[in-house]
Amino acid sequence: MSFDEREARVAGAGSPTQPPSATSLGRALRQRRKAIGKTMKEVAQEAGLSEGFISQIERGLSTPSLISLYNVANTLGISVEAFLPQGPQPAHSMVSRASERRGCSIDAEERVYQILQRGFPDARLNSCITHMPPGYVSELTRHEGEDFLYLIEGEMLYEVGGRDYLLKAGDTLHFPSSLPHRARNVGTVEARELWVGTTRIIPER
Amino acid sequence: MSFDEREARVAGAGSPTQPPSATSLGRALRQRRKAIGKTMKEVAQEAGLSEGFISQIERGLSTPSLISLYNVANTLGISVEAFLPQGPQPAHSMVSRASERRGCSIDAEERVYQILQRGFPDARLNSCITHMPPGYVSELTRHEGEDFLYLIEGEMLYEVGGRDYLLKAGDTLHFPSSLPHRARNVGTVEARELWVGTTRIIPER
DNA sequence: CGGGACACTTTAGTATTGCTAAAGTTAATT
DNA sequence: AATTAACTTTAGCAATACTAAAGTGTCCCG
Repeated sequence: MSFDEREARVAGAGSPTQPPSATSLGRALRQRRKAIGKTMKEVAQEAGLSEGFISQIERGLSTPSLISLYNVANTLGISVEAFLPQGPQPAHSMVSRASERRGCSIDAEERVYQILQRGFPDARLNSCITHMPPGYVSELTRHEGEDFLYLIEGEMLYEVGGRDYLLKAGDTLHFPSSLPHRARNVGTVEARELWVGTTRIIPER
Repeated sequence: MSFDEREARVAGAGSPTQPPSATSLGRALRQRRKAIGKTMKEVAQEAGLSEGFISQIERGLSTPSLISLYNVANTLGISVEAFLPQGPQPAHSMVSRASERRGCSIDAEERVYQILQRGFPDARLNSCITHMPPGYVSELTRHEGEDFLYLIEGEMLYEVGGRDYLLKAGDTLHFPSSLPHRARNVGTVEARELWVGTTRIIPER
């Protein structure tokens, strides 16, 4: 029984979200690898696998074992979770659905903002999810209000008021926007940051 | 080469976080299964595997394939990611490190708050990460200010101003705290929510 | 006490597949 | 034309994911 056949069987059994397929997994891996500009050989060596096998995986001809996937994911600076798809959902105001957000391309060269519409008129809080490619450096800014950051994924160096804060996924940072601040993606991964702030000024675009 | 032997090899090759081991994976799965009170037979049937195999997995004698793990994880209402351990990190003020937060036990019966200390005096933003077990229902409250929620993990039903909003991981919700609101973990997983708000009142405890 | 019923473990065995080594493509440089 | 680099393909084997079925221990019921 192939990976994909088995998938069909399982889907019929009523699994909550759509299971990963060999092809979708491979595509995601390749996309990711391209995004960070690595070669198969590099990935293969770092993950302790053969080049040919990486090729097979990416083309959906083979599926890596759990550890191998884990190692490959690490090499790509991404979590295994990233390859296991989420199902779609219905919409409603006030809510911003992860699955419905647009403006995000995984191998974007520049940062991508996903502004979360304010939940209601006269709101004082603003929020935005920003995707930043490895190497990305923002301008140094200062303004009124407060900034709260939650790093969803990646590794970022924030320079705030002359000090450096290295954040990893799940870390948060909170500071007065009046301090000059700048963000820098020092990881090898695209970073995703959730920003919540009191500043009305929503950046360009 | 066994799963664990391979692990040793890989760790030596400089992988960023410690890779999962067959035994730790099994332990996690069993813990989870016990936590939601399912039997091996049930899990096996729902995941389309044999009872004996589940036993083997949980005892670290065998490792499931990716799809199988995925299916088992779904059956247990948890994400695959939950079984892949994270590494520790250094600290600094203004920052709240995911790895250093305390007050969190994975099979807690009640919700657990991780209040993120305000980054600086006179801050207007407050934040908190809340862990809520499946079935958890909060009290209905209303107060001054604004609430912003980002659902890190799980599936929650928020009742705000008489309407229901079903959120999944990655979704956000933004509303005026003056509307009566209540949270309900309708998933089978422990849910983790990031809250950012202007309300000073940080809940009990 | 015998005998289910239940939750889990163990064993033995097979079909699958994860993975490698090596040769083959294709295309860009020089 | 020769070299290099990035990737694909093939052939093949050892490892293992998985099953069916029998085995253990424990609780419960008459």
